[in-house]
Amino acid sequence: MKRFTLSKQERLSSRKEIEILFLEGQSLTKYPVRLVWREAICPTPGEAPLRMMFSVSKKKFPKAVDRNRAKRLMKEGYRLLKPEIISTIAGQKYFHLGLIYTGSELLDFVTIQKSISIALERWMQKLQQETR
RNA sequence: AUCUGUGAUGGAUCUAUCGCUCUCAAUUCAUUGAGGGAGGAAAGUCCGGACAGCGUAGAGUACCGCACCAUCUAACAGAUGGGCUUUGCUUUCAGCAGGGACAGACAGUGUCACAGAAACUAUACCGUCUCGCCGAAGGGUGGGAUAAGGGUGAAAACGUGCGGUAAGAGCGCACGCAUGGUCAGGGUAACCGGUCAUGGGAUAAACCUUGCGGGCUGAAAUGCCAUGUACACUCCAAUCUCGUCAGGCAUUCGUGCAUGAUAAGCCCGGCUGCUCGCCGGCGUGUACCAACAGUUGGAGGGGGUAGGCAGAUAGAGCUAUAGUAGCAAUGCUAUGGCCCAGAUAAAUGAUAGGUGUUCCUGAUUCAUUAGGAAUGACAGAAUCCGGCUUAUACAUCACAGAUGCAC
RNA sequence: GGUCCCGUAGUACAACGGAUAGUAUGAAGGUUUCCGGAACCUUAGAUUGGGGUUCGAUCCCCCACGGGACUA
Repeated sequence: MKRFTLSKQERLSSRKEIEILFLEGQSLTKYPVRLVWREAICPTPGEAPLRMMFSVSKKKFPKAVDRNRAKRLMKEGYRLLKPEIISTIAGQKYFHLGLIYTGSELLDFVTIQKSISIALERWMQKLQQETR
């Protein structure tokens, strides 16, 4: 049975790991989101296969309420799509992911979810090309 | 009745599924069950505290803040009540509704553009009065007195009236205003009232003076923790090389053993920026002492990256009832009840459906029903409280204004 | 989280509490030229918003808004 969880173990929370992610990671953009990823070379035992972080620019959303709203919508969209991604990478590799909201105005949940799913699909295609 | 403005109050709710976070319980250690989970401003950071670190030997000065009085309060630049003053209205010896950074301008200094004679030691422009000279006269000219009138200005040397005078002038008197003194007066006090004296332009949100208050820094403060890696330092063992202060004791003359010092001055740091004064320094310095150092292994051990725990959520706590002090703000007492967010790249969300509310359309029995739409504003805890300020869809209430209708 | 500073024409800067807020550049129009440039002439254009002190505020004080710097 698929589980749509997104607990603390599946989020990226260490300042160091985040810095490395943005320093060394690759990225692609599908409006209004931008996806950053990096393969974790030496994962600690018991770590989740995908670890995620979410970010919204303070410049584009000066009010804290709007930033919270955008993050929550992205989290919800990712949470519902996650099990498919895990089944396709099949537990062989470990990845750190970052989702950044680059749009300048708040959209509704359905469009955000769609663009996240497109971004993730493109990412999977890229990975398959690299492995070949 | 509608609209607008101001103020106050509230700022929908229930169920299901999938999630997030905290607490408790259970255990197969990864899950299950139960319960809690944003605001009136959580915001701005404008004030005041609690709490913590540093300091604690203080004094003076500087700097900053406050400024009618009393009360409330943990405290405040907040609140309540009072005084004085000011604006508007009603139409008067007052009432109602607002506003007031509301100590001091005889302690001193500065500034007061333009206009005006003059902006504070009155250089008298037009005038008024008087004396001398000239002239027949109107008048002219020179000296003196005069701040009542004119004009200027934001402001003109206390105001108005009467007396007085050559003309005038607080020169005198009455009333009023301001300031200062005073009273066995009223009031806790500001202040009010009486009385005496003086008459002094404005400006302290110009410098300043007086009184009162303030040690500095803020939770990213501060205290603590265990593991791994590398390292300053200390001890022990092994190994290798180099070297052996002074006097004393012992001596197998190879050597072994114990002992030996830190003054003044200067510099730096701290106590509030400065001064005095004080404290500290494994700084310098002269002086003194004398044996180590490297490598390897073991033990101890300090600082510190990232991380974790405490600080940090039971309190100036919330709430109900009764009594009680006070005009009120606000306390006090008694008896119950409650535990009410604690995240840390930072939790409170998504979807679906109902109830309620508002709006639109239709129907009629005129306050009900059917269908559709919306459920919105300002806005997200970050150590915690008390205020202030600012933002706020919609609903309700109060007040004010405008328009329309009826009487 | 804390501390501090600034806001003037489109832009960069001035202005002791006192004329109609000034200078440069840019903008618009004109003169000159066959056309353009340069030059010359002319014009428009601003004190972040609100309140207070003052006879009078860009300047002094308070509140708000916007922008920036420092600290860790």
